[in-house]
Amino acid sequence: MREGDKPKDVHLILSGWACRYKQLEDGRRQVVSFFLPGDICDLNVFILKEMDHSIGTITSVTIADLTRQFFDEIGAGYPRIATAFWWESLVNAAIQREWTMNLGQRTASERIAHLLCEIFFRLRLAGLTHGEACDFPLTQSDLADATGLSKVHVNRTLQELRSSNLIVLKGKTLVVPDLERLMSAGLFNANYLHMDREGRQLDANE
Amino acid sequence: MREGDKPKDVHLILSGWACRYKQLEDGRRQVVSFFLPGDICDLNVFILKEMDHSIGTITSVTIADLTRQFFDEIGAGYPRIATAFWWESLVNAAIQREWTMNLGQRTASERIAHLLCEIFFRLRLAGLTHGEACDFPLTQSDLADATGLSKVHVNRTLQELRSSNLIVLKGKTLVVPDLERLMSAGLFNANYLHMDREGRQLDANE
DNA sequence: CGAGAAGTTGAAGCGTGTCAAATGCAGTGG
DNA sequence: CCACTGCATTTGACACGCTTCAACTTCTCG
Repeated sequence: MREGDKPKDVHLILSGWACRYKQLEDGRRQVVSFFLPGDICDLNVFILKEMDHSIGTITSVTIADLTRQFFDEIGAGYPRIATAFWWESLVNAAIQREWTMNLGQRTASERIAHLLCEIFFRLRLAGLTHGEACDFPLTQSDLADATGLSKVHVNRTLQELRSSNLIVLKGKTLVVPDLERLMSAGLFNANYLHMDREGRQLDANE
Repeated sequence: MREGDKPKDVHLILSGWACRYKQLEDGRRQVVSFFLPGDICDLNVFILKEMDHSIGTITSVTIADLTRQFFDEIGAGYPRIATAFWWESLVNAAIQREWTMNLGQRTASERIAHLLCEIFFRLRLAGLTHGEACDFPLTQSDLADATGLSKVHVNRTLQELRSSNLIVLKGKTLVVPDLERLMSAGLFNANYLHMDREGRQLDANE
């Protein structure tokens, strides 16, 4: 999906990773968010006229298409689910603010540590971690585009994190031996993910 | 209003400027958005449990408090206004994405030029510009906190923009003699502000 | 087994940050 | 009306984090 498109449906990611990104004419590219399994791609589709960013995949992805009609039905008949959609869009905005903070104020190693924490927390919330480990399909280039660093520097920073035993990262798997330490290395505070919401897991029949 | 608060009302800014910001323990501070007259402060208040950021004023500000009850009535009786609130929160998210891009990919002068363009466009949309001029109460420190630059460097960058005749900025007034040129200096594309919305100005009785 | 993608390494340069001091400017009280 | 005060802006010199470029190595997968 590309900037300027006028898509018809909203996409729900069933499996795989994707990302939102924006590009300047000269090719500079910024990943502005990651979509993990269970995330919804673009709730804004029905209100904003056209996409102000592009969406791309990190891995292969399976999606469900949600139509406008589906949303109208939800809005009419299932207020708690409608609220959950509101919630998801507000949390996305909060994450985006935190990324702004990340790029504006944190050093390279803090930035990367922070991003890894965020991803780990989100995956854990979705039940997709296995103890201290999780899948991690991002390349160093992807990390570079997301953190606003060059890929060479991402490489060096990752080595730093590895040699401090903050992470074990190889072969598309991330292990976080001591989440507390990684969090403090990234000045990470999970507030902004708003995981405390009552009724976070909503059933349609609640 | 501070991070961690649980505010009761939503605030509408009638006059004056304010900002959202986040802070790290060691004092580093990032402004993540500006509120201009007509902007709504925190639509998320009713859904998210607590603030993940703080709100501060730039100038003195007059606000209107909007209660939860007010929003419930809007939601029930005025669907076009309800949609307008949706729209405003989605545009805010789009702006936040653009800021991510700004901090991640643009150079110092591009960043500042871009931010000035954004503010100028938003003020113009609100009818608050006078030809090529507008009020501009931000200090160089504010600009530094918003762009992730040091204030010394902001100062030097502003001088650069001034000496290229891209801006005239003094005494809390900004003049943009050639908006097109400033836009291209900031690689600014107004897409993300979604100003094209049909029915952008909504009347309650429509 | 080969080819392209991803990761790693080194050296050099530059954009920004930091520190510290000077200047300008607006509001306040005598 | 002027001296005083405190904040905002400006300037210079120097340091450093990160980028760039270019080559090399290691993985991955057909």
